[in-house]
Amino acid sequence: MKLSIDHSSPVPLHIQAEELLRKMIEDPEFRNGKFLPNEVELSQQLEISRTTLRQALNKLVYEGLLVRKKGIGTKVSEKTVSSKSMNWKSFSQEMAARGIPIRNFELHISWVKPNEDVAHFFEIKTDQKVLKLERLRGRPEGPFVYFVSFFHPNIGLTGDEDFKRPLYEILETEYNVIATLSKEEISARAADGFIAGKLEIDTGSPVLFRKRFVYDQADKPIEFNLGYYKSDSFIYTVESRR
Amino acid sequence: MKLSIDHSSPVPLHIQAEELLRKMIEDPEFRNGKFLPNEVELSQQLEISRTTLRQALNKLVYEGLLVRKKGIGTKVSEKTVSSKSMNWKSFSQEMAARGIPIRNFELHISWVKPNEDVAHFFEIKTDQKVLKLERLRGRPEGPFVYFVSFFHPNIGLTGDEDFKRPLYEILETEYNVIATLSKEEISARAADGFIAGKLEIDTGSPVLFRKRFVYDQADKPIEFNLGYYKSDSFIYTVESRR
DNA sequence: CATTTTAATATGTATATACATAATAAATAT
DNA sequence: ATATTTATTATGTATATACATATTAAAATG
Repeated sequence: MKLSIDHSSPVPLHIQAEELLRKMIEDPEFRNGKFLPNEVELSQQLEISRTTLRQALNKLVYEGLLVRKKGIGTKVSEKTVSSKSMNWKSFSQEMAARGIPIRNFELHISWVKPNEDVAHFFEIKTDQKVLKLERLRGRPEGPFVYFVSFFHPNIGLTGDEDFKRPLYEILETEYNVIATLSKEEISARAADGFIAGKLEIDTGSPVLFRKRFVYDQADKPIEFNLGYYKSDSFIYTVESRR
Repeated sequence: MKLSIDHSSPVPLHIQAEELLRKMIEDPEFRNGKFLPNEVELSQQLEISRTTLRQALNKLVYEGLLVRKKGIGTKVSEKTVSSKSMNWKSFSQEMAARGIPIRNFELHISWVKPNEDVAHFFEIKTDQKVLKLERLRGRPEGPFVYFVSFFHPNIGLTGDEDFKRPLYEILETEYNVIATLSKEEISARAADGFIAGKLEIDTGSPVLFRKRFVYDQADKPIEFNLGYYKSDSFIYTVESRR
């Protein structure tokens, strides 16, 4: 793992520092409230100025990954599986950033005829098949979320992509599709037999249900996503200011 | 309106600058894609260094209120921060906007000793009583939400206010308290006996649970709110753009 | 006239420096 | 032994400075 900063690189030092800090945060050594080295020391280790280091730290503090305390130090924030209202990070990235190890329990790829909802959102006919991606993900102890995604046929996805890579990265680099707008609807539901089975809970147990519509720069629909979150394993957070 | 920075104030300059910028952004003159003065000019106007001004700008850029473009300038973001305007309507206003007629089934006002959570949020001791407001609201056919609110004792609320008026209006006009920041946590829960009774559903049925922390301009806590929404009667929507 | 070069403008990156303030630990006085 | 003071440590605030880079407009060139 690269643990130093390349001064000859065109990548800005504070960006390199930020990425490096993210890796540190993921490291079990620093997880769960562990303190980072102090700013002066750390800046010397990385061979950058304290100001530049603080630029990187600030970003992670804004995101809630780090907590600073005057006179004390800077520590990795306590992990609560929560989602800051859509930071446009992938699921894995967000979980990794919080030091939560993610396991993919199931991955199922298929081409299916869309139902009315999906066809309507994509503005296509119900006989034009779309790529369906089902995923069961969670902690090593057990799954806590079941995702179902549908992708617009025009994107060009074949189903042979490496879905272990972040989805938005695949879309951006391979297909030049940039997810720009997201509309979400969140509600509570009782788990039906299928979902209960997947999440290993009792039928009828409450789950957080998230429906998500994703659009590209031109507001063209690209993804329709359904997520079923096991109760208490996932908290959705929204912060707003007027 | 204060439009200058007080160097003798104990409030940090970059915080003062941030608040000032927020006011500028609200101003119709700057809204919707208008450019701010450039950094050097603005820092001279405010009589602070460019570095300090950038500290304030960074925060607003991170929040998505401002957009910077190298070589061009900094403008007010054009996106209609929908979650913003949406969330700051009162419950009745929001329902009215959706064309849903609202009936108030129960209203209960009391002064109670706060529990640990509430006392901690308000930064008071558990023996200082706070105003508690319980409300059961919904459609004429039946209730679909049960709210519990606690208010900080320093606001000055007596409990004799007319709670049929929008709450934020009462706070603003009568007590000069302006709710500015709201943090929400949304999760799914199983209804306990009490909630199930209120919402007229079976114990164990899923409900959407919303915890809400409300702060004033100075980030002082003013309200702690819990909401239990009957499943499928309420959908929480979030729209975000990058 | 069209193209290229140059200048002007505004944000981006990076450092060095100085002092303020909160929290804790160590030393001192009562 | 117990307060009180003092020193230490780490983040917080603020400035001055220098140069890099993206964008646009103006000037020079063919």
